[in-house]
Amino acid sequence: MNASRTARDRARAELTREIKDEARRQLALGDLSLRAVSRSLGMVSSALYRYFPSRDDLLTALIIDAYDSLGDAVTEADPGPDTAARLRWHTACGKVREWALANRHEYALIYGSPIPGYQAPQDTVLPGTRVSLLLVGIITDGWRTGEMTEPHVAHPPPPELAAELERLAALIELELPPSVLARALMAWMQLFGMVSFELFGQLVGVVDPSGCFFDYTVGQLADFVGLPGTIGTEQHMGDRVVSEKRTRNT
Amino acid sequence: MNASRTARDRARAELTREIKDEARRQLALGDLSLRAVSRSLGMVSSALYRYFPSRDDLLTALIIDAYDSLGDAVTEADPGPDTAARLRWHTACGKVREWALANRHEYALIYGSPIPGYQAPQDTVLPGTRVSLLLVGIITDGWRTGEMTEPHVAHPPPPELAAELERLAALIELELPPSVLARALMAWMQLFGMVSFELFGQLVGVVDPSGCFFDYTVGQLADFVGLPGTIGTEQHMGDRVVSEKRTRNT
DNA sequence: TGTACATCAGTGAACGCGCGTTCACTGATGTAC
DNA sequence: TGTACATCAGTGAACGCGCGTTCACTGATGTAC
Repeated sequence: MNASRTARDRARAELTREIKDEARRQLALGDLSLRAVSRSLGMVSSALYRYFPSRDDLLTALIIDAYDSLGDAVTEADPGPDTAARLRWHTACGKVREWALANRHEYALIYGSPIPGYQAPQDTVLPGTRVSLLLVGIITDGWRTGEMTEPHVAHPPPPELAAELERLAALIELELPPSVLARALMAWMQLFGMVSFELFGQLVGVVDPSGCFFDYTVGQLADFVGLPGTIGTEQHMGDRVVSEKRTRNT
Repeated sequence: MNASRTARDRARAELTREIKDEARRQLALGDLSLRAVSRSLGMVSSALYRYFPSRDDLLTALIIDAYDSLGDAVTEADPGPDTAARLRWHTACGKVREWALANRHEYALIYGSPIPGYQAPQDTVLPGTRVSLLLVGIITDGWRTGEMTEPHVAHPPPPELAAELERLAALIELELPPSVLARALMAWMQLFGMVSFELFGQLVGVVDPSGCFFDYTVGQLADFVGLPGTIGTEQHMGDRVVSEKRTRNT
């Protein structure tokens, strides 16, 4: 009646974990190879088939794990709805980047180019939404508590897009006006676009190391979606404008 | 004394092109394999080594070609500095997406996850900067001609980042104040982040098909960096606000 | 214009390696009575 | 508590396939005199 009853069950769970761990290590060195994994674990390659029916299934497990690992990291770091949304936003974005830098290959697995010949099954979809929902949720919380005001939007979404966004808002059960949801989605893409650019080497020689730029962008995104305030190293308009002009004319 | 003198030279040029074309086709089906390429061309696999000293060199050639193909597409579509910067921006962004959708695997080759075991040589760097420089150039042109005004920036870049941005501006010889350059870089990342998300399947079930959202975002980016105006389907603030509120309460 | 030599493209065999997956099997662990 | 049977983990050999790269070679194309 135990959670993991027999010795067999426990051994199985442990080995499954060891296989995935080793597979993650292999992934970092290049392609994922079942034979290489089994070799590292000191088993014969066919033994792996007691644990995963095929290479693709192992891949799927790794993908789900990666989504969950990222989801856990960000969720655990989130101070929750009692904290100012802007601070939560900064925390969450920072965690996403931190996790990505610490787990480059797992990040590539879930946010990189699709793997040729591999079709992700349905099971990966739900875990894949966790971080994104959390991020949008933070913005929604800011909106709901009223600490956030609808940002000044020079061009509101055209009717067609607005309708699509309303559908999406209903689907994920978040009450955000189209113009704000649109900006939330943009912020979401910007965040991952930036992380991907950094990890995939597109920022070398541009803004690299990019921590400073990253933090600044996250703040700009907070402004953009309408999360008010100023946190940490962010400076408010004022004397900076002067010094900026000064350096400009040097 | 011709450009391509002997028959041998012409044959060589043509076959080099055919090899690359076939390699591009192979790439779309999965991994790039020299043997598969040579098979398709009806040659023996070792014959390829007369044209490319190794698989990696062929890859490099494909990468450079991809950058150039994208660069050409966007450059050719650009109406040039006499046209309003906002329109140029829309055109360029639209072309980037269009090219990416039409050349998914080549896009993945240059903006996707790094290829395990492959190190891009120096030759790929310059072609890789073309689109990005064009995009930032459009913004700079808007800035220089004065049609653009420094956008309202609640939080200017902190000194450390501002200094980094000044260095970058000097490096690419563009005169943009740090706060604007920062936003230009963000817009750049947003653009490619969005295209990558669409191509890599992250938008399925969110905003997909995403043409509508894409166009809207490009407009928002134009506003964000400070390119003034309204083009095409963009609507200005006004009656839309009312109708948006209406649909919201339905 | 013709000959001698050098250059180069393409061949075919081989090297040495990798991979995912299947299958009949042995022997240990678990279960029902 | 002990025995009979079922379940399952891991083995080892094999199938059938792929790959990049090398090397000595033939025969065609180009070049210099």
